[in-house]
Amino acid sequence: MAANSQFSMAVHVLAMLAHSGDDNVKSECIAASVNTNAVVIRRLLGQLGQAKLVTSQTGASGGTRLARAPHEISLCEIYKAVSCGEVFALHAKSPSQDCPVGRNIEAVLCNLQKEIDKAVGEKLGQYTLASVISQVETAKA
Amino acid sequence: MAANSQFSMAVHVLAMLAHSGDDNVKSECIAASVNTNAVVIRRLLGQLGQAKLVTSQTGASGGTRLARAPHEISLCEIYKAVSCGEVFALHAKSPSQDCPVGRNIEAVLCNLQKEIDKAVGEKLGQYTLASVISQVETAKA
DNA sequence: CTAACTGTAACTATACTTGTTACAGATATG
DNA sequence: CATATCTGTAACAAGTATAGTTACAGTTAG
Repeated sequence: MAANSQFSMAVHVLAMLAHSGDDNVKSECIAASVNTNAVVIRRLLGQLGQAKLVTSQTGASGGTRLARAPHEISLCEIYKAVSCGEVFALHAKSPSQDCPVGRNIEAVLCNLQKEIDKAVGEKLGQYTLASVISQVETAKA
Repeated sequence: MAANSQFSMAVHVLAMLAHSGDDNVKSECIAASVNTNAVVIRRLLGQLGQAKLVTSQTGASGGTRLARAPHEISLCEIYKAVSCGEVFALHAKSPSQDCPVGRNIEAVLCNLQKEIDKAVGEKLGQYTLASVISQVETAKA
């Protein structure tokens, strides 16, 4: 299990929170739906909390709720919050600087990487948590 | 070193091959520029060969060359050839089917994944190996 | 005060990428 | 034809990221 599924989990979690309105939801409850451990969920909620997407309460009858309305949360924000990293990685080791191609390829790839990330961000920005929920609802029918 | 840098390496390798025109290039030579082991390069060339982007010759004075002109090779093809996988992964374990959200979220995320991959493919499709080379050349100046 | 939560550290398991060695098979060249 | 020079590929080690799990400190409602 090495593939990064944090974004998928995050969307799932936030959709559940949206479903529960203003009620605090416990990490155990979310974990049951996502089918994983509560600590994994709390780790994820920590990242979403830092991104100001959710707020949590400690203590008895504590839990987590959305910090904003679903239509004010874009999928792009979620993606950035869990920092899934880049679509592709640059060279692990620097290429040979003695080679005319190796010397310059990194800069070109770096620019390309930025463009791709931007394209992904823009595509994700077309959707909000609210639109995800409405898709979940219509699928149910 | 777990991040997938195969796409970066592939573009680098193909740019080198383009630089060498119709001459066979040895894996050792490419490996020196990419700063890695020749076997790693041969593995990569194997994938690029299956995608019909390069042709290789075994035996003495063998090596690899481009199968097509650089302007006929889009970055999207390269991306697909090295199968970098998806931008984000779906759930590792299936969500709980007892939860109204969990039951339907997978399909929604799957569609989203396809859309993102399509957006990435389209963006990459705007570039060819030739355009990468021209960027490398101008950076050199 | 106590029970019920979150937050977080620490450790393990798993899996993926890369690096490396080794060797079989193909082929140009003398 | 013999040989040196390549590719193709298997097999294994090493490094690293994600995820699962246990444990426990800190917070808060009742």
